Amino acid sequence: MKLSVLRGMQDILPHHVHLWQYVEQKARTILELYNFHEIRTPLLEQAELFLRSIGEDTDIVEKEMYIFNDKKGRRIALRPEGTASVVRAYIQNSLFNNPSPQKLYYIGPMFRYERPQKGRQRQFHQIGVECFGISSPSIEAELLWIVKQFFDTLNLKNFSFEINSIGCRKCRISYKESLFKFLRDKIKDFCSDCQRRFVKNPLRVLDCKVNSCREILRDAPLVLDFLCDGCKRHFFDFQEELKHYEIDYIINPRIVRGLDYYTGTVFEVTTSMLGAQNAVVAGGRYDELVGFFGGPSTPAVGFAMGVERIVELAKDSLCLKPKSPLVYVAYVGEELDREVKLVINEIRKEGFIAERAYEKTSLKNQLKKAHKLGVQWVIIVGEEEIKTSSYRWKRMVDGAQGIATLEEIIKLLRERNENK
RNA sequence: GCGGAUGUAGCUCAACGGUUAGAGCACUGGACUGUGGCUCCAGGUGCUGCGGGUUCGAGUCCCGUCAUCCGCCCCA
Repeated sequence: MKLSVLRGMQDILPHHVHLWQYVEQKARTILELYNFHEIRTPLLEQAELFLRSIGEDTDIVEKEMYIFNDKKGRRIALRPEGTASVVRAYIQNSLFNNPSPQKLYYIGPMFRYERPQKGRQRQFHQIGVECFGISSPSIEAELLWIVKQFFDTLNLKNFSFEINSIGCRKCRISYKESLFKFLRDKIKDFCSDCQRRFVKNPLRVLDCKVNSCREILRDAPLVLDFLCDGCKRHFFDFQEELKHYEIDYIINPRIVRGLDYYTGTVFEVTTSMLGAQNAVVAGGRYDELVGFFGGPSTPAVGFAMGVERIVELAKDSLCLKPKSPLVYVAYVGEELDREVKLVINEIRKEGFIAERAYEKTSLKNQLKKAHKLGVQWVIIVGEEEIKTSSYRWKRMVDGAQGIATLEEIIKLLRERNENK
């Protein structure tokens, strides 16, 4: 039987993983600069957590969740997104007793049972942030600013910020009424998905991408026109903040998000460089979710970005190479293994990446190996040199070599490495 | 879940239904036993994704299946 990776999952191999580390490192650096703290929650949760937060009639819950029963018959789900888990952890651990606001971030795999495609895997990775306790729109603006900063450090281009407000519960009551009236006599002309959505969650009809449906929806009422004074004000202030940050944005009234917990501000960052899977970042405000799960009423906002998609974008503009060892320790002659260990330990103690020959082979082969590894320096341990307690060094770039004590060689490495 | 395309060496790709299936790169060893890149030689380079069927004969044609890619859908 041939074993292979599961559909929609992939190995991230060493020659590729350095890009991931780079992206993750940059994300951590910038998020921590803005006083976000990492939180790590389990990959498995009670299925109910997602059913109730994301919404039972969303696509994620209806057909994309990995759900199974464990040995005790509990309903378990692999997390399809991060927000629900973080909210659960926030409430369960009473993080609301810590100084407000709580600004959290996470990096990790998510699971959705979808048809795989480029930029869409069943196990995919998100870098996400969640802020609890800030109702001012300055936090939404700061989040988008962080995204922009992050993309700039990765040298990513060709993305656009799209924003919308879907209002609070209050606004949505009047909006839903109006939308319902609008759709009621036209719904027979919509696709079957829309007809189903119309019954269960009319807001979702707006998200349809079928051309004929979109055509009809062109005249549909916009949630933006039904915002209450508070939401209107909030959305206005949010845009003022974006202008202060000099972030170019467009208002896309069609963004309603695929998860039910959102209220007020929602946004997406899309790129034209990835084909159909064009969303790179998405998020919004969810002021009612903490209260909904029994925590104290707490304003909250967050976003998640798709790491696969960012890595895909970044790999063209970054062209990073994996690290090569700086030094290779070769040896000739018998019984010198102890000596090699001694030399290479000292070099590694200095923080230089070093590789060595593990098995006896010709010096020629060892140098070939060193060359392939891309090392800059080779140290040769041999009987001749040991007699004078010194070693031969060789600089690969120009072939220069000499004999020196280990202390002198390390000094040489230090100088050369600092010059770069 | 639906539609389309594609599966041959580690990678990029060839081979009319007809011998024992090929090239380049990469990989391993040797020529060179204390000196890399160049060259030459020798080699694993393989259940032609998997399973059936048609045929005297299938990498090639047909069916199924699995996987990848593209579109729909969904999203990150």
